[in-house]
Amino acid sequence: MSKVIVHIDLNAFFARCEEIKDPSLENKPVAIGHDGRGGIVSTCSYKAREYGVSSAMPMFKAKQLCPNLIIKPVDFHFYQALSDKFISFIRKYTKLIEIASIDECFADFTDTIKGVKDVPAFFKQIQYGLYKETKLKCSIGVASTKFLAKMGSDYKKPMGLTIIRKSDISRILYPLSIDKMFGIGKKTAPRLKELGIQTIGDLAERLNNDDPILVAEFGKFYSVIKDWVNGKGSDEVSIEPWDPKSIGNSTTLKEDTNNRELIASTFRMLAKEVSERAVRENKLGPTVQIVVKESDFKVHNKSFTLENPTNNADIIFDVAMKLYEKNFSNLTIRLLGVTLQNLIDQKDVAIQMSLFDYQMHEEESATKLLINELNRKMKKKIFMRASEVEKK
DNA sequence: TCTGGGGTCCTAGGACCC
DNA sequence: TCTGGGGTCCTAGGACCC
Repeated sequence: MSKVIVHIDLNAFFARCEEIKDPSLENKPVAIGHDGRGGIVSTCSYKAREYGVSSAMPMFKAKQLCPNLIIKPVDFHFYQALSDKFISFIRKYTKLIEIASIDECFADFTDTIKGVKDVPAFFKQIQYGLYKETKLKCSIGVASTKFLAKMGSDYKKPMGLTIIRKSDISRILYPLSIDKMFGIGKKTAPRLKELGIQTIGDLAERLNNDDPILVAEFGKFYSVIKDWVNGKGSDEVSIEPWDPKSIGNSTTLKEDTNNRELIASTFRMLAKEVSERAVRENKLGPTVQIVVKESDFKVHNKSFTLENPTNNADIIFDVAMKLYEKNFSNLTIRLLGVTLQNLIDQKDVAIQMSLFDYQMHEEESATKLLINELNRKMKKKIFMRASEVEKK
């Protein structure tokens, strides 16, 4: 028995939120995003799209295309509150909900739908119910797998409803351009086109013939994607709450720089933000990663793994700064970022041990602790090398 | 006037262990 | 003095998604 998996996507969500906040914006071209250096369109209203404005477009370009564009900064807290209302509304129908992002979810309606005569009407009713209650517009995809449901919700917007049965796959899915496919992005789509694959149907045919070029191209993803286009694939809706594996913060600087003071103060700010969020989430991480983007947009990462996981702002800052000074101090930089990785729950850390450690070093500064740790690691490495040489 | 910021997952090479 | 292979961890980079 196949399941009834639903994907619900809130249409032009950020823009819709702003229209709900200020109804005078309705039917006007609205874009959400930062209007300044490096600013891009995060989301825009359907009216703005008529001018050619689209997501991820530089704001200056959006303004060129649509001179009367209304630009609003991102109001994340307001959007989150509306997103919560959206999830609460769906929860009236099923508890099996997987929150995929702020504006979309998967839901398992297998039991909910039992005995329902007119399935399309049932989902239309949910769609209009959500609109009545929250003023949010959504598109709904209904299918037997998450992939097909996702493709369904994307098929018709806004306020679309697309039901994809197994027998509909070749009619609905296969004619779509390959770049409409979930999982195929800006890099892979052009490569596939070079291989003569224009549509999802073309891809399905080549996958089903086990084309060795595609086996090499997709690696581990091959069997997953082959299942997807054949109506198989995951139908498991995970109700687990979001559990972050990394917490990061990055910023594009006012102007490109190699000024050490400015870079240090930026790292301090980023480290503080990361630390505060990790503390709020009760998370500790052993690995600190920095990201730098050069003025020519070349991106570099460096990371260092501590012996003890941390969420201390000073330690994060010190590692970040050392990584920067060791690797990138001669670069002209556009963007800086700090990420704490491999997060674990505070409660899972050996509490006794960390308490002991803390008392032992209470009077020492975080910096000292860090330097000690770096030294220990360094000595260990040197010792290991020496013993290797000895062996030989 | 150029091209964000938040994430996840995968790959591939090197170090190291057994 | 010839030269294994399985496994884990760390690191850097890259693709993708919203």
